[in-house]
Amino acid sequence: MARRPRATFEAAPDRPPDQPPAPATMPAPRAFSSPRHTGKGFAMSWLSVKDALQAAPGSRATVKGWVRTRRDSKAGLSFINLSDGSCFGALQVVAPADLSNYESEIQKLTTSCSIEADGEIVASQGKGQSVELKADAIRVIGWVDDPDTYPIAQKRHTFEYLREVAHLRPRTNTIGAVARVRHTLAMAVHRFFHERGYFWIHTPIITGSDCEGAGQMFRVSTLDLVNAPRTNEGGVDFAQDFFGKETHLTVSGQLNVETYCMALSKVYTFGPTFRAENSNTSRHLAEFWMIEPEMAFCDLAGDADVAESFLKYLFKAVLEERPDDMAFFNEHIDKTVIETITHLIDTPFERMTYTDAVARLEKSGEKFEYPVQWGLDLQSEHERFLTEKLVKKPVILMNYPKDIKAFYMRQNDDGKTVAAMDVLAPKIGEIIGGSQREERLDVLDRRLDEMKLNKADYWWYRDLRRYGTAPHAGFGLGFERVIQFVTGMANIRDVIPFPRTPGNSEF
RNA sequence: UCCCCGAUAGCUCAACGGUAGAGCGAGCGGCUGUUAACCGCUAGGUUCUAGGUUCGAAUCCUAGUCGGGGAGCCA
Repeated sequence: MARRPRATFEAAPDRPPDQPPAPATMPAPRAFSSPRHTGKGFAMSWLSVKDALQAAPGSRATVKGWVRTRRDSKAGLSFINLSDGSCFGALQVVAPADLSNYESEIQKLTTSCSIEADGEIVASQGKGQSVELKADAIRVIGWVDDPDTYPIAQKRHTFEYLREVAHLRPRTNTIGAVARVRHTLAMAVHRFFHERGYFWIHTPIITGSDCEGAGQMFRVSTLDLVNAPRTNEGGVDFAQDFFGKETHLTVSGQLNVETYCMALSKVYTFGPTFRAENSNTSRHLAEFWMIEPEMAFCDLAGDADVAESFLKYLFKAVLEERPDDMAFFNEHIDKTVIETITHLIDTPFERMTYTDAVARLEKSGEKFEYPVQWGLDLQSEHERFLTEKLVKKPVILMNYPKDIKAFYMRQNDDGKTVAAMDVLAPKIGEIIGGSQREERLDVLDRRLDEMKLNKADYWWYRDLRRYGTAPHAGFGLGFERVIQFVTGMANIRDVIPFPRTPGNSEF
């Protein structure tokens, strides 16, 4: 996998590569000076914990952050573990008893007080850290006004409990690590596609087509729920609604992104997606982020190749860029995550037709609760057995019976199957679902008729097949499921900052 | 939405029809270049909600709410 070329912006590491160069008159941000306004935004002039931990002993520094723990020593000093979220680790700030506010403030610091500290980076005398900050001034920015009721105590909490204090949970080791990994993966998603000439298309969040397939939708309306306008037939008159018709939150950007695919060739969506299903599982959210690439002049085999290299790129990025957080997940969440994803990076994914998968499941002799039979969709237990026991790695299943798949999937020559694929991963099951799309208008129309869908509703989608149609393919990837897989986090509600699930929209 | 399990101190749990407890956290004190610190003391409860059974309910019954595991739906 080609790494991002770095030479172009090494000269200015503080500045993202896509921003214009700073004017020569503007001084480059320097650490160790006091905050100032530059007219170009607030300059971050203190040192992040991340940088402080790598700083050379002897340098002066100011750090800011939140107290993780405080330990007093009668030898005349206190140890403050300070975290600012810039990395997994915390900086040990050593506060000598001769600080003017030592007794009045330092000894009263509790978990999650915010402070700033000036001092010198020194080699640590103790074990557990190589450098620490020997403070000569510590200012308390924000107290914890009642430590007894502060919800995140200095102890282990269950994730279920932490969800009830979602506004404070990012201060914990685990949720902080998840947030950094989530960011790294998001950046890697854009980088992967950008490097390969894909364009990010902002497909709409609000959709007027109720024909997106895939499940229950949330209604978007400004109508008065109590006194909704009525049609002559007694139904709600959506002609008087904001958009003049029924609208919902999108369940997929695919249909819309296909239009840009038929112009820009390689495109993708990455944004929030909404499903109003009453799903109560560790793998479902009502609001989640989905990535949907779409490639013109591409068939199912090409689609599968992109899916595989995409996943491997993401795994590699997270191992390279977040070794601190990944070490934590591997130690405390799932002792196999690093081994698992390292292995996957080098292992070709298994490719198997649906028909072969059914045959192998039948031959396995395994007793399943639900029957395995050609024509029926595979159950979770079947998928898990396939990927966890039978082949022990991700499996790309292809060419499913047409009756269990969506109308837009391309019909194969056998007349029985469509060019669909699912990427199944150990532990979390289906991580990607995709297909080659039906580009032949007559075949598409026949499918719409068979499935009793109204052709008129799909007029613009059908137009793509009338005006310069081309074979194309794509897939959808649940972003949170990738984060789950990479971190080993068992519940999808703990890998998104504010989970939306049935009955839960607090925060 | 369906099946199973659960809800007791700030948190994690015990008490299984007869006076509601522990560990951790918190407060105070002691000790210590400490680091999941250690030792002592203290505070902290309308046992999820609403009904019911019983002389007596945290405990048994019914309904609801919320959480977990599994299933369906899917990403």
